[in-house]
Amino acid sequence: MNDQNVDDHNFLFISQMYPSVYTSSIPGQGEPKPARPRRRRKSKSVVVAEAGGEGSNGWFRKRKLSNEQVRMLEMSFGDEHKLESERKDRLAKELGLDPRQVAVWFQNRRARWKNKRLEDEYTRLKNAHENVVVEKCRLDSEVLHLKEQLHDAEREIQRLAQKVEGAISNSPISSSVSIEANQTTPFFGDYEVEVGDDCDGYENLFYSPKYIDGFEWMSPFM
DNA sequence: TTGTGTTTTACGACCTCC
DNA sequence: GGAGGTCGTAAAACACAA
Repeated sequence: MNDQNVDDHNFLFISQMYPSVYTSSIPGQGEPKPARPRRRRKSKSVVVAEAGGEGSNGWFRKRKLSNEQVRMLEMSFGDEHKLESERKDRLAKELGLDPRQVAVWFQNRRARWKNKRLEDEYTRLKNAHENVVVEKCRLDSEVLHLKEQLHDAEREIQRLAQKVEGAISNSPISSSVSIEANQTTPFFGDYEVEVGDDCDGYENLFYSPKYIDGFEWMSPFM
């Protein structure tokens, strides 16, 4: 029996044993062809059993590598992720494995390593994103606060402008003196100005008049 | 005990490189 | 064209809750 016949025989055997396994891989008529059609692999159980493999009544059970074998493979993987054939053969001989098993183990180990790396990278990016979101919230709230301050300052400027305008119209000659002499309330009136501990509240509250269009006339009072 | 989810071993298909 | 890589997945082995 040549290899192809062996494959066909195994395929037939598995199909009979596990009919449901193969139904999905055989495209029905008129069904869209899968993007990447796969030939069903033959079962290792059958292959090894037919080749006189281990297991009760000739049935092969997938063998897990021993802890020592895994430890040695891990050590080798730590040295170098790629596996050149000389090293593969040497490892296989040392561990009593098939070179193919060593190659497969390295393939799977590289896949796990890559997944782990992707996971770590994802976690790192996620954390960085969360930090940026928090910082954005903080800045948004700061902008809101500053806008409120600006709005208050503008209202105060407007109020003062009206007050000064009224004073000028009532007593244009003794304006500055009368304002100071007759003032029963502070210059800022009953307006509550929040002054911080560093006492720079007024600086924060007022713009310098020379920078305010149309308010040049306020200069004598400042 | 059993159902279910995860890990490990193994393989087929496809790709790249020499 | 062959060797060896990745990718996707099957299936055995294992862990564990219900």
